[in-house]
Amino acid sequence: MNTLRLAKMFKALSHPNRLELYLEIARKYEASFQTGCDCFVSDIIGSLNIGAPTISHHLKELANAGLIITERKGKFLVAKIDENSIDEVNKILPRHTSE
Amino acid sequence: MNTLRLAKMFKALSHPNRLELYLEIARKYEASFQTGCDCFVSDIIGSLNIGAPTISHHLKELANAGLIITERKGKFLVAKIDENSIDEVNKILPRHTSE
DNA sequence: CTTAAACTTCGATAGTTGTCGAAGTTTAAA
DNA sequence: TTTAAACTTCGACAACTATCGAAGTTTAAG
Repeated sequence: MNTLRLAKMFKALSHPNRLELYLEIARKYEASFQTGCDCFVSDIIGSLNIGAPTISHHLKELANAGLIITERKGKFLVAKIDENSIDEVNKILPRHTSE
Repeated sequence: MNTLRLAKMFKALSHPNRLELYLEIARKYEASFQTGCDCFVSDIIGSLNIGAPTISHHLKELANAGLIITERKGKFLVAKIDENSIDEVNKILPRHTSE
């Protein structure tokens, strides 16, 4: 695992608004395994205090960092967590000594 | 756990050089449980391609984000991982669905 | 007391970025 | 085919930051 790539992932999560956006996508994504409902970006946009252009910008950064995958469904945009990214972060971060 | 605080931690790890510095501290810190040797900053400075003022700056950012703890030992500076930070990151990041 | 090693602080600079409003695009509904 | 919703792209700007050289500080050694 590349340090540059990991830094890129962290950078994508380093801004409060973008992290909030990511965590919201993560919550909705995990819930979708129970509910079967996709995570529509239009549902998130209201809960964050930033405009649509900025959301669009942040989504691109998250996708570019390999953290999420976006997909158009008709008029809407669906966001999912990229499962690979979870492994990658867990592999490189230090673990507790008392395990 | 606060989103702002987590974003701060990610921000501290979002720069390649600073991440490298952190991972080097993490490696030396974990090894110290076997070897008993502290992680001296002066040993790290050679392996990174940046000057002393920048290292000093980065160390302060890592400490300020709660990721490391620094302590002076005579002429030298010792860096340790702040164990609390590991829990905090693991608690909030999404986990694999196949677990 | 002098020298030097190991940082730290300061000031400056070049590069990056989060945000917005305005305008554009794509898709669905009326 | 008109309208509107859901984004996206563009251009701009203020704020932030990684880095450096130079100068300062603290501590140990000679």
